[in-house]
Amino acid sequence: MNREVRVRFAPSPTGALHIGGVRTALYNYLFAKKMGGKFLLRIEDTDQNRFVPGAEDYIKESLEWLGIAPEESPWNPGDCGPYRQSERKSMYMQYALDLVDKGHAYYAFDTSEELEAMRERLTAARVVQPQYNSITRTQMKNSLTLSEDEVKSRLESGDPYVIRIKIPRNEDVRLNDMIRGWVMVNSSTLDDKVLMKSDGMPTYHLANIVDDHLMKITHVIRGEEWLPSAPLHVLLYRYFGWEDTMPQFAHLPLLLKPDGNGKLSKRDGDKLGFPVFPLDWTDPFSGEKSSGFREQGYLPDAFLNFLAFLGWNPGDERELFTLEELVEAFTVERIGKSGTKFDIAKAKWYNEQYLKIKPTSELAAFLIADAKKDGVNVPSDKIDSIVNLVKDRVTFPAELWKESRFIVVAPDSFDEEIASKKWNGDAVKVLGAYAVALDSYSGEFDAVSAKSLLESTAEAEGIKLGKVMQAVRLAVTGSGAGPDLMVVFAILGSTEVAKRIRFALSTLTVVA
RNA sequence: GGUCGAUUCGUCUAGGGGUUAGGACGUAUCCCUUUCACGGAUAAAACACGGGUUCGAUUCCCGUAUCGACUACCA
Repeated sequence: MNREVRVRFAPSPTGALHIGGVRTALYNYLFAKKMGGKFLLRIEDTDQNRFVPGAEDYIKESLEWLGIAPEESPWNPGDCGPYRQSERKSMYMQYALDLVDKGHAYYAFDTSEELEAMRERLTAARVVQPQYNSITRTQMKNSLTLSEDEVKSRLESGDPYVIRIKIPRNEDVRLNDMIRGWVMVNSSTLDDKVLMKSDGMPTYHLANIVDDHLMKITHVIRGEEWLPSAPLHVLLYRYFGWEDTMPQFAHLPLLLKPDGNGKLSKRDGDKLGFPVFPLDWTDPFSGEKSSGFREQGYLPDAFLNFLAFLGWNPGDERELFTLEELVEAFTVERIGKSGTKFDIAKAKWYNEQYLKIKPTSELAAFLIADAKKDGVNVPSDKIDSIVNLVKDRVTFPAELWKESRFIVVAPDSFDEEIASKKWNGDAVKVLGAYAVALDSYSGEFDAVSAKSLLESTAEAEGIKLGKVMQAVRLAVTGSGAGPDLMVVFAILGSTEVAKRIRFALSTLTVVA
């Protein structure tokens, strides 16, 4: 049977999309493209209590920012809509009822108090795993224990009920995970999970299976947290009679905290000072703000590249991949099995790499925008040379302006520590002479000529240039470190350099 | 506790019965640079442990340990 590959990303709109979710989306996208199939998105909003306004838009915007937008989604529906489970509500009950008819599911009328009491009773009786299962269901209020008449009358009188799956007592359930191989679980460890909630909504498990089937999903690529319930899902496919089109499963390793142990959480990002979300997010209820990779200055292709390598590698030593190259190289087989600790240093490194290869014009846009925010206009004839001068020095685009501001805006103060150490008589002498030499200089003023003029000036004063070089830098830039000074001079032009030197000369005083 | 899963440098990982166990990030040192960064080079740094199987195990098997996920009318 040759079906078109269809994979889905199925997030819940319960807040900002976590970076682990983004990676899951990415792997789904890569797999779909690689296989010439389709990548779709389904919103799993069956829990009305956890719905967060704005979360869906956030998901959409995140994927679009990264260039991995789904081909079918709530906002761009295909033939398998709707793409929000809340809008598919009316579809689920018939499937649950089908299972009841087949004897694979049953009505349960237990109240939450009764369930709680049952668990307490079992715990008291030292039952290791208190759960609603083949043994305990015989003592609860459900259509297996109640008379047919009572069930009927309860149903008719509108008694709240759920529909639970009837897990067999002792049956081995096996599934062949694409990443982990055969996983076998005995049904005795599973419980009679709720399929339909009393509010008429399906639980994840039911909705997931029904929708994946209806949406013709061929491969389920999701986080490892779903592995324990995968056998339940296999059982559902079997009971529905859909085993022949059951998707293949691939359970992705989890993203872990960089320090210590555990799943990466929002808290970790705050604590360690890096984002765990793709975009900035403000919780609509608490007003709490979380920062995103995009706003921190991560480039989408760098972030994508970084993310792809969190748990996957191409098997050779290449590390820089465009989205297209990732698609080309991607295989599920090369996804790792073990949890991956999140390392922000690597993300920064990727960003630097991408910044280096970005066209000057794109980088210039960042520089111009940031300068503008600063109330400064960068002369257009100097932009390219400024960008080229500083782009190898920065991790984030915002640093472009920080690193080069001094070129456009003459310093009005000077690094005191450097001044106290380097501003001496020799420096003053050389600088004074250089300013004069600059006044009468008439050739092309580039880095080479700026340097040779400076060298000859120092020589004429009988002073070794190396001794005063940092003072020269200080005079013109206000600081003791920065990009190649002679290139800076060339960008500035001889007049401006002379002007700045004179300002420094009149401002700084020589300390013994 | 139970079920399932995982375990190679600090981190991401390659590898796989016989290797000087490879790369990258990070770290350190050196070179380049009359600064800082970039770049280049070098270095330190790993097969969780114990049993098997085998001529030989980091690699295969079994245990143990550790870590993780799950154990809701959440997904």
